[in-house]
Amino acid sequence: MAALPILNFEEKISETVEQNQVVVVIGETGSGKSTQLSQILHRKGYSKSGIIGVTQPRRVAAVSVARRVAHELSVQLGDEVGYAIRFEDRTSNKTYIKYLTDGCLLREGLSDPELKQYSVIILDEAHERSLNTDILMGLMKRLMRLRPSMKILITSATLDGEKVSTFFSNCPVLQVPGKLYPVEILYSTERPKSYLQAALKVALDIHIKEPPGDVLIFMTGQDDIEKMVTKLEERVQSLEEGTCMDAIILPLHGSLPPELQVRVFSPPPPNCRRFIVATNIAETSLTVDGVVYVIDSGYVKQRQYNPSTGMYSLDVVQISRVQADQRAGRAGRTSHGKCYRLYPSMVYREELLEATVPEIQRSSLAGSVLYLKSLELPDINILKFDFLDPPSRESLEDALKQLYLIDAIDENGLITEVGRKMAELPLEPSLSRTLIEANVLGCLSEALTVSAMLSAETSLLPARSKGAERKRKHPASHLPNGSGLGDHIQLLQIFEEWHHENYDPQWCVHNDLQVRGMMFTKEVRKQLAQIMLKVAKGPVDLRANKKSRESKHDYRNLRKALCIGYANQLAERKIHHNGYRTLGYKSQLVQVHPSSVLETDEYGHLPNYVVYHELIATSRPFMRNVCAVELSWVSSILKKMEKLDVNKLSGSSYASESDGQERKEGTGMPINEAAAGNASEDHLNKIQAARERYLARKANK
DNA sequence: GAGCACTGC
Repeated sequence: MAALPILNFEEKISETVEQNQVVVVIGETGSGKSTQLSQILHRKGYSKSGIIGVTQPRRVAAVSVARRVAHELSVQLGDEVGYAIRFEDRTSNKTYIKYLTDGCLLREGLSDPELKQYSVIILDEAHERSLNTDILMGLMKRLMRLRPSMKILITSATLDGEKVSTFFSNCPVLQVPGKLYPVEILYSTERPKSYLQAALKVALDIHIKEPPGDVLIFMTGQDDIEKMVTKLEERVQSLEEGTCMDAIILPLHGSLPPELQVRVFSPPPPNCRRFIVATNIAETSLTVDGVVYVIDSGYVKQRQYNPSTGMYSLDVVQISRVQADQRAGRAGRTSHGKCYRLYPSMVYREELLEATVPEIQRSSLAGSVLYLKSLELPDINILKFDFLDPPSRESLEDALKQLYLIDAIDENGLITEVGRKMAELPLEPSLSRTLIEANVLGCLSEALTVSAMLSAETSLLPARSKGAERKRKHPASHLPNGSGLGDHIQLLQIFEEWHHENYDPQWCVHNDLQVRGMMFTKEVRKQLAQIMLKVAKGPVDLRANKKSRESKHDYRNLRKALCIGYANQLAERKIHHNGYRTLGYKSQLVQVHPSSVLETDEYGHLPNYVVYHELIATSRPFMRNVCAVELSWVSSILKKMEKLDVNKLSGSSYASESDGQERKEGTGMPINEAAAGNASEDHLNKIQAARERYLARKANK
């Protein structure tokens, strides 16, 4: 095995860590930082006073890196070296190096906010800026003061170490070279009218003119990928026999069943070039070996949240320079590579954002704010929490409003008893609230099922392909229809049927449900039930088989519990038609998503009130996953909405959270409000501008 | 009457 570059820096790293509490380590792909940093610190004796914890944004990474390190140290995985991911804790009291997902570390923080069992925390892949990593970075900054002996390392693959260093009081930044081969970057001379056509042309050019090596093409989504695969197949076949080598064309995206995804890991037959047409799943999550050529469309599909409307949208936006470089790097893993960017260098230099807008500025923050509130950090005010890139004030206020309407915080912004229980549940706050109410109303079992089903929902239905869709149109689905009351009820009924079939995998296959997704649901439900047993004070009724009782009552209790949980996701039907307007937000006109099983009454009317799981703007604003509720349940929520006072929720919480103690400027967190507002508004404007440019170009073609 | 990138507790 060739020596990893990072080992040449062992002395330097040890020394720097010795002398500093926080160190940023910049290491490109192949530097060995993920596997070696923990071992270096172990050799230096840091594992004597506690565990060396290394976080990863993804489960597979946590598991595979832990396995590798256990192997290198010749120990049994789970003994001295272990990992922890959801549903799987492979550590023991012997463990001194522990790899875990950042979500897992946050969970551990609930019972131990100072993370006392750790002597070292390494936040790996921090440049990906996942929501959880960002929260952890804020918490680490606070721990610096509380745990002076703890060592904190932040690792990043890109060169924006200065920003992180500034955040952590100008801590040192170490650079470790990677093992990537040089990649030649080739730009288009102008913007393509259709990047699909442009990608096709470049792909064929490579196939005809360039030496062997696989081609990785970055597209935005499943539709484009399927079109590209079809066209590329046609064109390759029409090439004259013997003019060039064979070709295999493989799609690669998240909704592809796992067995088709793994095809990219089997090497191609001899004298055959592979074309992998992928979403940004191939940017970080999956690494395809053998890629020499990358074709970069310059676009990505990104989900963003608008805190003033409570609506998500899924937009095609320009990638950032960091992303463009990451994509290019995929060509240099095995040898010299080439990256063809389907846009001019001017676009790269002047139009692309430096870095991707971090997730924390694109998501609803109700869950994260509840988490921070539940830690009850006496010195922290949520609106002034020190984030590397603060979310907008509007976004934080939206989170506070949501939490207030579902009783997780009181009118002064203080966490309630209910809120504390909610924070224990690994669910969105709306569903946590539903579970707690359901336990009161005697329908916890049903609510557990609904929550678990919604947690897995995207992976339940098999990948749609146009042909299969048409075939499936008529053979009537035998799945239950939610009794016309909506999608939550349908999800419940589906699971209950599966339960009656003794969780038979064949039943899933027969009903076009993904076995893996349903198994996941079952596991989530089990986990949620265990947590409810722990947090609920009164009796907990978990029997999964009381189907008849709730259904005889039209699932009234369950729907009532959902109504309490989704207090901030309520819509009222317009009088003359079946459109709805949302309540509680800047009122939006929305429609029930056509995939919904919600039914009209004998007059053709949909229910007057519904709650929705999610607002998503695609071709139009839609409510996805809706459930019929009743006016009498809604009225108390409406009253609460009227009473809502954001200033009290956010402003005065400061005084009460600090227990009346005087807080001097400079002893707590730096106050960063102005920056917060401007930074994210600026980001949003840029996203918007990029989107408009894209749409304009699309309209032109 | 529509269609969804990717993670994670």
